[in-house]
Amino acid sequence: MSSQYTFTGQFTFSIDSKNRINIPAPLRKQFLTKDKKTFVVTRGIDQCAWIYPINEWNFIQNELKQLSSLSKTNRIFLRNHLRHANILKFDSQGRFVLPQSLIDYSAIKKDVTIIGVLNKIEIWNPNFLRKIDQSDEIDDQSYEELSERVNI
Amino acid sequence: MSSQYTFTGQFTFSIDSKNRINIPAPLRKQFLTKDKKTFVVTRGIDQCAWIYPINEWNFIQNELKQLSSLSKTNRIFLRNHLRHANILKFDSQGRFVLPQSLIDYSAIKKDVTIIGVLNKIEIWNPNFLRKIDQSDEIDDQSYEELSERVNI
DNA sequence: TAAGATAAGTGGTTAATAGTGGGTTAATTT
DNA sequence: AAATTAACCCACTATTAACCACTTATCTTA
Repeated sequence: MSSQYTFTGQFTFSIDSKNRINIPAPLRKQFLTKDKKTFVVTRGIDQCAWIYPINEWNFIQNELKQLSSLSKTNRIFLRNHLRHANILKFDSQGRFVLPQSLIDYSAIKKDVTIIGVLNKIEIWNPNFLRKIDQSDEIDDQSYEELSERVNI
Repeated sequence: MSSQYTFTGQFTFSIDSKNRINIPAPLRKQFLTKDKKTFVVTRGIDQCAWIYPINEWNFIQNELKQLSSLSKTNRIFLRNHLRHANILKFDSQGRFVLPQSLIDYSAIKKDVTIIGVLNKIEIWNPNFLRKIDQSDEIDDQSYEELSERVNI
């Protein structure tokens, strides 16, 4: 079954002196009914933090359980994916504190850019996202391959 | 299944001091019954904004959900496609506020040209559309290729 | 074709919500 | 027990969304 979440959009917020980040209202609304404000923050594969609603995370965990630890790739992947995962809740204002390890990993200073990517939310240092924006152009070959799988 | 929408025509309206744009009545009528005034504005591939009725967007979203974020190409593609997408509603007058990021992207000042393109609506800076009109002529070769796929 | 009625486009005001900052108390940790 | 962290509360400001009003255009019908 595919995800019930449809996070989209881009927002630039600030992180406060207590390392709290406010989740933009349009994204936050999808949590209130479905997940009782519980979610998981973890390392993104790129230099950012990923947020999954708890339902979504449970689904991902089931996927990960399929991976045998006999494979070295699997072991490394599982370790890095799981050991940085924090289960958190929003406070009454809709904020949460981003763990220091993820602040460091994402090189976040004062401002953060928050983007919705369907089943997850990404937290970026705005400068890094801008850089990726420019450098990580998708080449024609990749677009061709993509076009065989997605028809939009 | 092909789209149920048949947006056509061209209209020139103005954007007001609060960044609101009125959707021309002929186009708007197709929303009221089918989508409860909900739609998605996002970046067009050319220098304009695209509007999809929510039904259309949901179809696109389902395609995007098939892409795994373990692939780098997928991650970049998903991010850039989704972060500029805003889910919006018309106000009681049939207007919506165009997000600043899209105003910038489309270089919209005071007037906008709104055109219907079957399953989507495009919002243009009138000057840019005029320019494209002249420069982006389709050459004969491309017409030949098109003719093999579309019979009109 | 003229007049009235209806719909469409535009503008502004008010009320509600969202984002941000900080303080106080309770809970953990060392 | 002290120190740090987390939960909770309150408050200010800016932005956004809901509402109301007016003008222009279009349609209808006498």
